[in-house]
Amino acid sequence: MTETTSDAQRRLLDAARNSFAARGFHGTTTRDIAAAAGMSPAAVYVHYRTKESLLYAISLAGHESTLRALREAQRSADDPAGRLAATVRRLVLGHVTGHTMARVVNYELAALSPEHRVVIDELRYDIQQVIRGALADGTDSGEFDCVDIGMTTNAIMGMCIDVARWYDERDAWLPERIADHSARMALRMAGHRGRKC
Amino acid sequence: MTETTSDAQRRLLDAARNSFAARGFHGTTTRDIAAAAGMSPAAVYVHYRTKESLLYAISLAGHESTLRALREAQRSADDPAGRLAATVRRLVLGHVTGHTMARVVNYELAALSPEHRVVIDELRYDIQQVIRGALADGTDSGEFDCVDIGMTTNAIMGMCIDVARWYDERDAWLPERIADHSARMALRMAGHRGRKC
DNA sequence: TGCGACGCTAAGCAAGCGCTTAGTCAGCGT
DNA sequence: ACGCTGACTAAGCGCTTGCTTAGCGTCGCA
Repeated sequence: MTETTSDAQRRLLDAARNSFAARGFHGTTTRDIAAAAGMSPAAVYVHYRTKESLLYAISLAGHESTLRALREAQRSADDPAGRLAATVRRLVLGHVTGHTMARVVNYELAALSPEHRVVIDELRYDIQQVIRGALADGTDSGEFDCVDIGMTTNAIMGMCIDVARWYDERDAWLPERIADHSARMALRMAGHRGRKC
Repeated sequence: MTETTSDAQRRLLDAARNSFAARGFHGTTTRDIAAAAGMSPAAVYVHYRTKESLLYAISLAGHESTLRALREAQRSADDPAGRLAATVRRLVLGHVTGHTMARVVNYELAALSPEHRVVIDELRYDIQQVIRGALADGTDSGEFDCVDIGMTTNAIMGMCIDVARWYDERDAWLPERIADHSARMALRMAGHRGRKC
């Protein structure tokens, strides 16, 4: 069912992800990727048909892993505030610890083929729905004083996604602290009437 | 003092900005830029030494205009809450109405030469200081209940900058509404004790 | 009328690009 | 001993890249 990923494939995916994150899809050559994976340029094509299919494999894995993590976080609490906080925490933690992945996932969408783009866009929609759902539930129950659910969803997701852009490994800030702070910010944005923010 | 920008130069800057925003610096060819500006490929080099110098000209103008706008917004109110709101409003409004410029400004930094990057990084530091300043003042005066000034600065700026990524001209949302909503979110994030958020 | 400056183009150069081809070689079932 | 398979490489193909060169026409000014 799920296709296995060989050692060589994993090395190529890692190399491509790092290169794409640092220089962008168009700024990366297949020779760069091959060299970083310790292969000759031609070896790339034994495992992946094109450079774009490497990008797609990375983008797909990144989006699926994010969606899985957010749905798991969503189930970890039963009140909307707890769910929003847990979801934002997980999203930010993932974007910090996997910031190279997150950069490819969020900033290289335009380099995908139209057919691949469709698949990824559906996953992105599902991811957004997790945040929106928590926000809508809390607003319905009166737990949140939300100004506008659609716009607040974008504002919260923007704050989370942008972490991948500004985060620098050399920073003193621990990923957990950034994630916790982001969760508190999200609760404030949602207008949570409680003590924990 | 300030170098004048001829008609041809302006056409090149517009064409390059749109191309860089849509396909990225490395995904754009000098022939793309020339064609969009209605010139032959060689004409680009009459006005700009290299493709990178075009990027630098765009990036410099964008950052200087943002810094100018934020400092102006900062002077438009004298209480920290009013200043924070006005500054965020201006920043988001600029990122929405000029989202192609904003994409180049925020996502093509890695394509700048090291010397140009230094100049731009200083401007980015100054821009961040405007937000941080409003946040720090409001916290000192007790008007804000800010969890962590540094992290909240990043969270607010992240929300603002990311607008340029997700905003789509075909959206029904008016730029002013997005800007107003963002300003309210920023006040909430800052822990403003007042009615206007 | 002459002339240099300027904005521009047609043609093209060297380098680099994504990807292919032809072939090598170790491992393995028979 | 045999041929087959699959991972890999050296070489290179056709094309595109950023940028240059040589030259053309138009303008302001002497």
